[in-house]
Amino acid sequence: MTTSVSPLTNVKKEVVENAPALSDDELVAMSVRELNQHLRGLTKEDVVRLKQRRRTLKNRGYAASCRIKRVTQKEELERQKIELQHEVDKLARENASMRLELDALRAKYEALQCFARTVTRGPLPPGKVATTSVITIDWAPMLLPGPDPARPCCSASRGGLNT
Amino acid sequence: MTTSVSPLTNVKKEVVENAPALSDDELVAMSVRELNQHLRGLTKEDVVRLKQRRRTLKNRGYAASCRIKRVTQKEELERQKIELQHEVDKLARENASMRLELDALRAKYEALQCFARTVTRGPLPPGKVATTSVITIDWAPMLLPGPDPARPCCSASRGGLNT
DNA sequence: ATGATCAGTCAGCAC
DNA sequence: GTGCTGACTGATCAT
Repeated sequence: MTTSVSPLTNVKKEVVENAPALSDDELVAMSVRELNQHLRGLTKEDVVRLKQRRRTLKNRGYAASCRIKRVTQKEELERQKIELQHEVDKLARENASMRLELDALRAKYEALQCFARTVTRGPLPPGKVATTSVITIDWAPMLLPGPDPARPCCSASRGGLNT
Repeated sequence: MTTSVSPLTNVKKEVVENAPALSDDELVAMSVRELNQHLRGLTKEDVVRLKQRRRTLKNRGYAASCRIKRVTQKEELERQKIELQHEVDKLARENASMRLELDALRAKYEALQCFARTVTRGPLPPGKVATTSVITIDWAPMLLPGPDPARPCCSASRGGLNT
């Protein structure tokens, strides 16, 4: 008897020795070609059994992926929902401030228009009419607009006009 | 021997006759009290088996509810997402139109301001100053504002003033 | 063969 | 005991 082992014997020994030692991770990560090598010298029944085990392990992984995908998609939906909610808030704020700005400007505009009408006072004859008037104003406040809520109408008799 | 059957015997006969006839639907819909009635006279092993079958059937239903709940929640999330998206669109449209309105009004305001300045033209001496001027205007267009983009400045020499 | 998904099963948790 | 849910499995479908 010798302790040396022929390559062929060595290969066969590995097969029969490794086959039962195959862990789930090894079996599931194995390529078909690698699997076939481990299948050599096994009973037809064992081959079927091993292949089925591999399939089951694969399925286990597929199921896990499926669950992960499910929660990922749900989280993504919730993320998008929050993002949209923030967008709505932002737009609503912009909207509100613009509305204020618009109202303020409208008031200023109407005051100025009213003032101008007063300044150029006089009845308007039918059709386009040229009106002549003499006015006296201090324009300084108008060039530096300040806070001034809408008033019924300006008063040309006032000293200044804060529009 | 008699053919008559005592009530007690009769009950027992019903139990042993009905027990195997229990359908899944019946078993799962049964209350605990009803179940116990059907359990009388059965082997301890049969009792365990029947209870386990009931539990399994219940679990089947729970699993179904769980899946339905899952898809329902997902659909709800998607619904809310679409709703928010519509809200964003609506606010964005409002925002855009308000911006246009604001720009237009600003232009009108500046034109009117510019016009008024021209009308009351003349260098402003230090401090508040009263200026006297003679102007000629057609106010009709001003009372019926029309489309008129911003211009560098109004021209008092023009025939009309569309602010 | 591989990957995905559904329905059913069981384990384990919470009430 | 009841109900729910994660993980696993086999069946089934599509590629």
